[in-house]
Amino acid sequence: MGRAPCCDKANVKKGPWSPEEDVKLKDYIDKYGTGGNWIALPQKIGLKRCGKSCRLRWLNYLRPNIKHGGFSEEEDSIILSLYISIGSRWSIIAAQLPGRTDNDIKNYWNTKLKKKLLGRQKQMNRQDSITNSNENNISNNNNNKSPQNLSNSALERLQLHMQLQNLQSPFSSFYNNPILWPKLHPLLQSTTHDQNPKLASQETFHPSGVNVNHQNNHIKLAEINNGSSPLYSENIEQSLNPAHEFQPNFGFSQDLRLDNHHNMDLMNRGDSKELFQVGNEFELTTGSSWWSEEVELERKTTSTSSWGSASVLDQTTEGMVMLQDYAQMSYHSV
DNA sequence: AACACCGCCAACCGCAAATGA
DNA sequence: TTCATTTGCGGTTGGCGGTGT
Repeated sequence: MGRAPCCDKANVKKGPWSPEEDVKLKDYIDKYGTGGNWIALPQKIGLKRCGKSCRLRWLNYLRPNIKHGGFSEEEDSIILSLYISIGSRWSIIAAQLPGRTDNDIKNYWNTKLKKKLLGRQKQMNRQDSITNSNENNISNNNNNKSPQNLSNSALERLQLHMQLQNLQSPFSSFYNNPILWPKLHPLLQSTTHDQNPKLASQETFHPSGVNVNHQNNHIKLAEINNGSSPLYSENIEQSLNPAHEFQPNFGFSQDLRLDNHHNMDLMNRGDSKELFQVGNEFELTTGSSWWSEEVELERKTTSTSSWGSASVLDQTTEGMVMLQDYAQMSYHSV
């Protein structure tokens, strides 16, 4: 039978919004708010639009303080780290980037950021294959993975997850070294420390920009939320599991554990080298601050042929530790 | 100049979750 | 508890503009 349409499609206008429609919608919401019912809204205003369409237009375009385009390197870093951690949960990622919408970030990832990574990886793979053939071809099967495979959304994220998880080593410098963490939005960097020194000792900075209160296991996001939308705080708060003893994670450990177990059979082999390349390519491509240049220098001087899990500790660079810590942060759940 | 191709992005669609009666 | 309705989300599409041939 199919589901009932959300609106009368015959009498509803589709396609791009005209400036007049924008003005009508914006004026009305500015004056009266949404009234808690998007479906009824267009009728009230006299717009021949579906309620969903109005909502989307408002959230993605008309809402105050929306930023379009011009993603900074810091934002790139946050998007990448969160994508690795939680995958394509754009609304959650958007909650970490004030002024950005999930749609915007999704578009940006699909059209630009992913290509940055994959483009560099392509180059690196080509270089590697030349090197390998020159070295008499002990072929590294991992390099046979094509960027196309990586770009396959689900697989791509799985690969990143599993590759990260397979880097085995204890927590170390990344977590203890704030310099290595992604730079945050200035608002995100302000904490409750100033206001409550007692709490300060119980809180831990999240590299994702979220502060975790050990006592309450509760994220403090008041500073993030500029009041124009509840968008910025709700999702993160929901995502934390208060029952967990604090472990470094992005606040999404439960889901990730599910994801991880679910896909363990499929992706039980990781390739730290490839991931390391991806990470460094990101730095190379974007100049991102948290894939440090030292990492790249060291990578160049380190043999890439022995990145087995057993040797990771011996060959650990700051970057490897960083990546590994990201993996731990992503998966640790008690 | 004309056409084809490609990238970008706003908007749509369908589904699942949340909400409320 | 159940069911209908609304909201929120992520994947996908389609139009437009830029670029290449």
